[in-house]
Amino acid sequence: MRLYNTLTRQIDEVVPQNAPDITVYTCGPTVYDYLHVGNWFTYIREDILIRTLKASGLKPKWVMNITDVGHLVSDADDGEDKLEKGARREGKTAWDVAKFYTEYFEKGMERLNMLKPDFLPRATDHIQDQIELVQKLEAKGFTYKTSDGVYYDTSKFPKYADFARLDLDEQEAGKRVNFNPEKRNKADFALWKFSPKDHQRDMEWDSPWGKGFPGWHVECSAMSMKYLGETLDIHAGGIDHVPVHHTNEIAQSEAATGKQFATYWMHSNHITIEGKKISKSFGNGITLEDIEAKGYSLEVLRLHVLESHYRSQSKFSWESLAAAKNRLNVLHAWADLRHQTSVDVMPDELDLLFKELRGSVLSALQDDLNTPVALVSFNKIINYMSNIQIPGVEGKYTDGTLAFLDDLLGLQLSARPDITYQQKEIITEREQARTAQDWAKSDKLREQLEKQGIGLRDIPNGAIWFRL
RNA sequence: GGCGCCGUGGCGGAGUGGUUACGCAGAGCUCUGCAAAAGCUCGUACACCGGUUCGAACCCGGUCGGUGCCUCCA
Repeated sequence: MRLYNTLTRQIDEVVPQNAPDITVYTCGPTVYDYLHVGNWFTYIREDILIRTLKASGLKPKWVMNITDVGHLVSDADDGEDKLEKGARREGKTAWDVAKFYTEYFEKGMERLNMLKPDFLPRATDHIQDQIELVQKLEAKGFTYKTSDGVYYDTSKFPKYADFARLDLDEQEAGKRVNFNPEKRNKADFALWKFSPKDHQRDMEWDSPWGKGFPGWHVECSAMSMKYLGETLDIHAGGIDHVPVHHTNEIAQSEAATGKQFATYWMHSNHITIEGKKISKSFGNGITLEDIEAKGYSLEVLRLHVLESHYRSQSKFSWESLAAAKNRLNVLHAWADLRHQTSVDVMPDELDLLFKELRGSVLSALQDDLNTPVALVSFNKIINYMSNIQIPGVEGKYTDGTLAFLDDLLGLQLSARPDITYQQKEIITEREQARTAQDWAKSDKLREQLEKQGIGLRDIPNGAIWFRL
């Protein structure tokens, strides 16, 4: 398995510390609002990562966090985080907001047929772990206190800019506003924030430094190390996390432990919609519900995600979703062939092609998760099977392959049901009518099936059905 | 202002020094009683200008265009 590693800026062979075990931490959602397609692109790609690791004989231990506190709305240090703000917007408490969108997220994962992480820890369930991490940093002299919180002093961590290759001096010269004057360095970030004096937060906890809540970055370090140890094998997330969030995670984790935080860093690029990034101000935060409302299944979305490489800035549009829908239909029709019972089979040749398909899909994925190339592998066998005007493959030749592909791509090709006995009877009856050249009856039966969503394609020795 | 990325046929999208993936859409043809989401064929793409090379979409330089980050962001 090879993976592009943001740390080394090259494609590296993945070598876990304790193979076949491999630890994976992926940054999860901040649960303050509905997730948009862009979020799901990243999560689906991470799902493919886990699936590929498994198919490669590894045993991933996967943690995805739920950020339900401490993600500040801005760096203006006004003491408000997204959860608290979401609560005000919806007239609920931050706890209610977190609960609602956490459930929304988990349901979405299921609906997209994503694998379940081994742990899905909430930041609010790990306040003590975060406090302890901050204490460790404090003891080592990496922190300082201001009027609104405890901060990490990035100047104490010389490698701070290395990961993202930041030019801190140049960045400082930028047109940045709202620089907290109490911060010693521009890049310093809050580890613990004090509750505001003028109003009570929904979420706050006591700490050695005073009542407040943890800074956003500290949760990922605390929870990943708690569940997976001080050095992770793979840490993944959105590409936007490189310069700030992951940079800070490395700074605080490595300062605390003195060990390398993660061996491999995988980052999913962002998508654009009509050439623009997804942003509240553009109003293009399309949700799963929007997609379904336009008549596309979430399986179509998954296929569409697979159609581009995770490191390229992919484009999302309704047009490409429509194309993905057609492509999925072709895959479905092919998968449905395993239920067809007719004629001449060519098992040896087919077995070989299925084997080839399994091999090329897996190796494409193992080559830095090249999903578009993996999908290309299907064409040869689909074309071949259409071409020889097949055949009763009847499960036995494809079952193993379809399940294998499903494990890798999550497309559920093996789960597609057969048509009913009655529908099969109609097909048989129509065949008899055709043999008798009773076209009127034959066409009537075909229409009957069409009304049930079943189309027919005649071949020399019978008919192949497909779902319309 | 600083740091990046990207420009591939109607749309999407791999690839990356020499054999011009692939999907969707479109056109023509074939098979068919009629059909078909079946088969075959077709459009001969890689922003532009230079350079390196026997050979460049692929390497180098420049130009133009787009876009991302530096503020929260998957």
